[in-house]
Amino acid sequence: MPELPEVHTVASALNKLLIGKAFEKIEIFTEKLRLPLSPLLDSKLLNQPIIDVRRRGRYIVIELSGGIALTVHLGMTGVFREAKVSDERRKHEHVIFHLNDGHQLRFECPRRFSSIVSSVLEHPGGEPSMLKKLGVEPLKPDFTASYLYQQLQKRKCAIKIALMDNQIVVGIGNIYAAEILFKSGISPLRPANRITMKDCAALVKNTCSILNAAIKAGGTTFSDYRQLDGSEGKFVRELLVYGRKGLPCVNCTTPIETISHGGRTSFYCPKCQK
DNA sequence: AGAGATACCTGGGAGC
DNA sequence: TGCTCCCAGGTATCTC
Repeated sequence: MPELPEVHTVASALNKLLIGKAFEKIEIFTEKLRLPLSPLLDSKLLNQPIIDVRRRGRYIVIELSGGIALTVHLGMTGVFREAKVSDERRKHEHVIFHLNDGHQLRFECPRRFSSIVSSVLEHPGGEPSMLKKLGVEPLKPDFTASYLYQQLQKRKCAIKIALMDNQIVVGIGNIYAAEILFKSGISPLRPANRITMKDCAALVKNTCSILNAAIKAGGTTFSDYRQLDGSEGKFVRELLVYGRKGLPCVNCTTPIETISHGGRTSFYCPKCQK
């Protein structure tokens, strides 16, 4: 389940792997993931040097010279892997990018919640149009307590839903939302507009510390997520509340509970989080 | 307009 | 053992 730290890890690896190379051929084996893959067959994508790979929210932008970019969302189970020509194609491999150095980059995604689209950039370093309505980056200076407070004042939904809303702040999914709220002592169910400025300061601080720690650990592998070399993220060992239903709270030993809202499970300590 | 529900998809675990 | 059922997740899109 790639959230920001996982996408960050993958984007960094792709950056090292791809810059200066080009796609010689792109093969698709699946008509569509979340969106059709056929635009990848556009010959404009071929033989253009890759000049940048960057992350925006949970999206990875692969920019080619000539003003075209591929925008990738890993969904839940999207995995990139370096491969050799001789490697047998695996069941859920949907795309093979043939690089001009003779190697391959393959994209695999069992649940097909991912997407890869191509778009024309307005200028080099520009943002694909589908990313323009995204909110602020949680690890950048514009994610401040006052920004968050101002956004939350407008919302009546549960704070957890608001934290996961990528029009407010990008990259926080179910796992890290649970961890951030636990560390901040805030119930996932508290209405967003009843979060105080002091709470916002704690949320911003804990969001940064948790995401940075997770990036350092190479992300959280719960089931499918892998780094480019196939290794697992190690942050799962550091999770304090997610996935710990019935186990004692690390602060007060009260059993961790779950509730379901918005079709998603929230893990929380009923005593520490109000 | 804003908020909530639903579709998308498949592997894996639980329960019978 | 083998079957069925349900859950996990982010986002686009639909409905009220």
